[in-house]
Amino acid sequence: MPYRSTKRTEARKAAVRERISNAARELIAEGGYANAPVAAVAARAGVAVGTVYRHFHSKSGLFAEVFSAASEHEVEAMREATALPGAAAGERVAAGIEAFAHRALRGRRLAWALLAEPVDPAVEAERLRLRRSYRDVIAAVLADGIEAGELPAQDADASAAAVVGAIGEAMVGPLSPTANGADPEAAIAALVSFCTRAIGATTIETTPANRMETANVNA
Amino acid sequence: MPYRSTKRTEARKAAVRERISNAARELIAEGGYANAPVAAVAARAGVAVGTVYRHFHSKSGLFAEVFSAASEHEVEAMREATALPGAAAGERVAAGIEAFAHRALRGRRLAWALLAEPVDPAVEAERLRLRRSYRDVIAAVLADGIEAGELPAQDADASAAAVVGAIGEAMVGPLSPTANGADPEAAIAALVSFCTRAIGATTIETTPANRMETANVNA
DNA sequence: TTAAGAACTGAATCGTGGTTCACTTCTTCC
DNA sequence: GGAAGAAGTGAACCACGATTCAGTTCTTAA
Repeated sequence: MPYRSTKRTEARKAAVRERISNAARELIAEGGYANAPVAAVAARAGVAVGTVYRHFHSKSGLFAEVFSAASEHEVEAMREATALPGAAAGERVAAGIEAFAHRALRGRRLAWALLAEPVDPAVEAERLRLRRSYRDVIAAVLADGIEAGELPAQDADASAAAVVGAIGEAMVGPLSPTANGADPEAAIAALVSFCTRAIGATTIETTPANRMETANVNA
Repeated sequence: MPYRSTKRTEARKAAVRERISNAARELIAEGGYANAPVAAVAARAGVAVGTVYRHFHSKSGLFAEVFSAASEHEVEAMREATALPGAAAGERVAAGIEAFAHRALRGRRLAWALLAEPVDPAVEAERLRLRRSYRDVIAAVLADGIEAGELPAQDADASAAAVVGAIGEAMVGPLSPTANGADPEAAIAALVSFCTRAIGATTIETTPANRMETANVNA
């Protein structure tokens, strides 16, 4: 048995795999799924088409993985943004929305691909998990607020889903501000006050100061 | 010049055209755009593939027309639902949301196809118009309410967009109640109170009575 | 009845893009 | 150096679905 894979080759293999998934993510972020046929992904990664299939079972397998990784990253960003010890639920939700909104505006095409652009069933399943994750992060905060008496009684899951929808439409969808050339910051402010009222938090005006603060979470 | 189209043939032609677009709408409502290849549309309409192309310039032309007609119908339903002379803005928005929600739940697949499922650019343009129309209907009511002093000052367009997004996510998206087996009526109630708070209306509890009333608008 | 002009038909064509596979090029270890 | 096995290559293959078009059938008006 003259050949045995070694650390060096393992690393090289992993590197190629990552080049491929990075290429896929970049292409998707630039022009959506339609912009990322296997041939283009391979070209961007600097490998042959066949090589893609040596590292991934199929195109949808590759996409599902890319999607999943990107999703996790996004949700983690929101989770961190809402982790404000001692803050009121309203503030925490506002922080989460701002984090989401800033990220979505920065990577508008990717956000759309993640949240809405339809693909094949395998990826669709990942998308469901992403949206659920977003909802759960927000719902958890709402539950805290309700228990603490800061927020009125309400179906936390339903409210959280509506918040996710509102953000998505206002930031990523065709009605979003940058699509119309409007000022993104103003749109975010409007969205935050909308959602703040919606969850029944005593209206807190987000200051430019704390908005910048949460904006920095975008890593 | 032995042949000249007559009323009879014109009518027959129009009938065929309508059979085709109806077939397309039905197939889309059953299984989305992927369920409606030209061959299937032709089969359902009882004509040959070529005939479809005699009546429509292309597949996307056909789809755009079908989409546009369905959209108009939906928006009109919402417009009628919100036309409650003398009612407060909050009630009117609530009525609009209930109309939207009931229609979306009844024709979930079609609603998804209209609001979110991605297709080609020609259809995408129609979708933008649909969402804008929804937003504009709601924004108009909000503007009335703001002017009348019933609602706090806010960016009516931004709020309306967020409302559209919230409805979409809560009713059509993957987080929607029927997707999870929950009680649709409860979800609608949660959504209505969420949006009512969001626009800053003094909370009005929608009664089962007026909910039934607006439900009947679904024509 | 018949010529002229639709309308209709559906098999053939074509483009696109995912997937395969026979072959070449490395790596490793004796 | 050389054998065994991996990894890489890309042209060829294949499925799918939109579009075309030469031939057929139907309508009309003389």
